[in-house]
Amino acid sequence: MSGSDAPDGSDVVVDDRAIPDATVARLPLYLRALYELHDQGDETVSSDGLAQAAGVNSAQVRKDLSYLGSHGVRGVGYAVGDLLDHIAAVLGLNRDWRVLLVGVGNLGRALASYGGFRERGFKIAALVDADPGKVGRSVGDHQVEPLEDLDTVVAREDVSIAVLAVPADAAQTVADRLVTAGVTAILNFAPAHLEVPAHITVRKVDLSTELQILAYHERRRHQGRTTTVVDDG
Amino acid sequence: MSGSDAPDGSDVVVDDRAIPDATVARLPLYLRALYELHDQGDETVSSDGLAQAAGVNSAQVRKDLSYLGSHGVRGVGYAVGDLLDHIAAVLGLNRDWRVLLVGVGNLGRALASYGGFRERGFKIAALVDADPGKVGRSVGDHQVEPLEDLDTVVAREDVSIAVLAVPADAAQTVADRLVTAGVTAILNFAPAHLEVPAHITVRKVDLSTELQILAYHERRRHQGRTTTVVDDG
DNA sequence: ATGTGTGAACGTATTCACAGCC
DNA sequence: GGCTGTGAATACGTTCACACAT
Repeated sequence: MSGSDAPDGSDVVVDDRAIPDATVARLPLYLRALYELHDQGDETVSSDGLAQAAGVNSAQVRKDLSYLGSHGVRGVGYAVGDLLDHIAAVLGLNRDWRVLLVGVGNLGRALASYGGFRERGFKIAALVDADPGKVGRSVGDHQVEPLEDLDTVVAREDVSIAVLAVPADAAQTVADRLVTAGVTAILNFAPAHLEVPAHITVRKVDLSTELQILAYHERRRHQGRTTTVVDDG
Repeated sequence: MSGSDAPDGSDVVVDDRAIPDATVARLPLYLRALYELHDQGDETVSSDGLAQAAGVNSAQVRKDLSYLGSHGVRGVGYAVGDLLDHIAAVLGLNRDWRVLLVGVGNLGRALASYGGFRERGFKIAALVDADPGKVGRSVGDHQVEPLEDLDTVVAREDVSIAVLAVPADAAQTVADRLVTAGVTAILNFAPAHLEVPAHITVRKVDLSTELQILAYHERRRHQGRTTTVVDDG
């Protein structure tokens, strides 16, 4: 078991539970920074060093790491290797994750061959597409299977995470099928809102949305007197 | 198009200034939902209808829209067409944006041919890559140009937005060059933190990070007694 | 001396709840 | 009656600042 700590002798098992979402979203950044520090031979790092590498505030780093029940050393910093292992464990990265990819259009194929996934322990287990013209094609080291076989594929490959790269108008339908097939986490690249049961985790990556946000800032920057009158007369 | 509005004949100049970031990030969602409603012939929508379509709370919708100084009609709702124009104007989407894409690897090529960009007014103006083997290739309707010509290309195409799809270890260097070339907004797909001057807007899309966040939730869901002890002694 | 861990202060975002208008 | 617009209440996230450990 873990820690002997517990000021008053209560049972503290790996402080699971209750890591704020905002912190969870930053853990991968810390992890990345720690791998870099590790590769360049650093054995310890201060909250400030880690903060700089990750592009955040040092108080943020300390607070975030405190949620992990992590033990830095006062006056010294954090042990890079230990912290790295710890964060990886919290994120569930001490195992491989097999991922189902649905939709092998341009984006889907790019994702299938994206090295960053495998590198971080995410392996594409199978590829599925609704288009009969695409079924049977080889992408990476897999053949595309028909969408109809979704349940079979999910069961066979025992995946719980799916990446959804289908057109917006198909997204909800496919998501429903994924859920009934037993998938519990979806990374959605389709520009559409997904309605899913409460116990399913969805993250969305919306490429156009991001550009639109940039456009907003550009518009404001350069608007000078490019009068942004909506139209009106 | 839309509105005679301005209840009292004042110049409605788009209430610029002071739209919270969180709201700006949701405007594209509303816009998308409004296009759908528009396409299916709806002329008005209530905050609740829009909320459902966008997957948020109706109070959120009203508060967000109130920042735009928008005029809904009590007891009725919002005029779909007008609201759509208004949000598009606020986001600066009443013009086309020419975008420079740096890095034509798998992801870069997928982005270059991603229809969702053009559809929303973002046109790839030029493609650039550091690899001489890729320079000269045709991707979409452009030829890849050498990274050395970055300044020339940025000036020639008059772009202010760049999409960065290069390997992590090249990201900072390329970002620096983009900034000196005059780019003021960067959409970063490289898994690396970018340090840029304060007046530059950066948004990042980190694919692996998203999967890692999903993994965290999966780990917690299924951990049962897969004891998540980090190691300890 | 140095740098963590954390309460307290602050700031931002979301949700409630209702007055006001159609 | 129905639905917006918004102050007030709440929840969440970030930063400060300092006691405490090494």
